[in-house]
Amino acid sequence: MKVINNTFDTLLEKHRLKKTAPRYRVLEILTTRDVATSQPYLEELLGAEVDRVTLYRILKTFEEKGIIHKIIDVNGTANYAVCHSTCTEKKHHDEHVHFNCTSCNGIYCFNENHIAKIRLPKGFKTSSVSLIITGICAKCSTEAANS
Amino acid sequence: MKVINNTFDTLLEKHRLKKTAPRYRVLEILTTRDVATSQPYLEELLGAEVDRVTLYRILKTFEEKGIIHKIIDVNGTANYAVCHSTCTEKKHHDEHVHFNCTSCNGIYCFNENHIAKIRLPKGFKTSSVSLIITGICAKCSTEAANS
DNA sequence: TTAAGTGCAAAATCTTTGCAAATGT
DNA sequence: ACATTTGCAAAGATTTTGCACTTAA
Repeated sequence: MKVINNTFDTLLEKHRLKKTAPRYRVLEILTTRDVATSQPYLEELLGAEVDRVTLYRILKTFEEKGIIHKIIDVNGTANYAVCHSTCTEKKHHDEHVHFNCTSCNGIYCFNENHIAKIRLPKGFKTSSVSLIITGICAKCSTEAANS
Repeated sequence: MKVINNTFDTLLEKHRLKKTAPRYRVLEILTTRDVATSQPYLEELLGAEVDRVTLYRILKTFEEKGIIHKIIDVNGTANYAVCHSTCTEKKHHDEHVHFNCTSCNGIYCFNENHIAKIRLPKGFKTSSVSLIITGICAKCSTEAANS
């Protein structure tokens, strides 16, 4: 496979990862969708194209490299979304609000909402914060209203 | 088994649940510990006393009845804590801040911290909010300092 | 007595590991 | 050519289901 100078190539090169078909497919899906994608749904979309084990490994590598980040939803299922540019291998900047729609199961990343600082008891040290709102998204609300 | 008029009996009776040894054991553990307890750790504590399948079923029933609530931690593991009195079968009032210590894996419920209202885009409807802070708890920080 | 709850066995999933073959550089 | 990455098979872990036995009410 040889695709010259597209975004995925740049991304993979930056992290010294080989440009393989399975990795392109995963990036394609994750960048196309505007919401985070659950691992089960990724499997479904990839079908026989990519082995399930390979998907596990790709997601793991991508997360370690800071290319994508993982959001565990209220059911304990892993969801993945591409990180914005400030993520590195050392630290993920995913401390924005996530919205988990219980109707379509989509996870929205609300980058504009920052999480208010929480005062903790003495001795507690924060390393990261995760805020997930569960509810019905705008798309599903209007669909329900028009039916 | 016959224990008269203790807290557990009242609780189980209230929800029309039979008073069985396994249920007592689970309640005992969850009420004794001041942090939420992960399902794997519950299994460990119960050992051969309670079958693993029975534990699954007890936790499910208790959650449905509003006796305990489930907190999914950053690893996707289920943790359980007894609800405070305002929880019902219909609605869990667990919208306080949870703190997940990465050293001891304990989950603390900070009931005093309420979560600031988040402004969502038009059309998004909130049903519940979950805020989990990951870090090192006070106990583990001091232990680390003294070693 | 009898409906609810438990324990065991077994199925169904989900996740990880090992290794040989394939592929990108 | 060589280190990575993939796919398959198989092991391990987690979660669910079915059913006969037990127990609380």
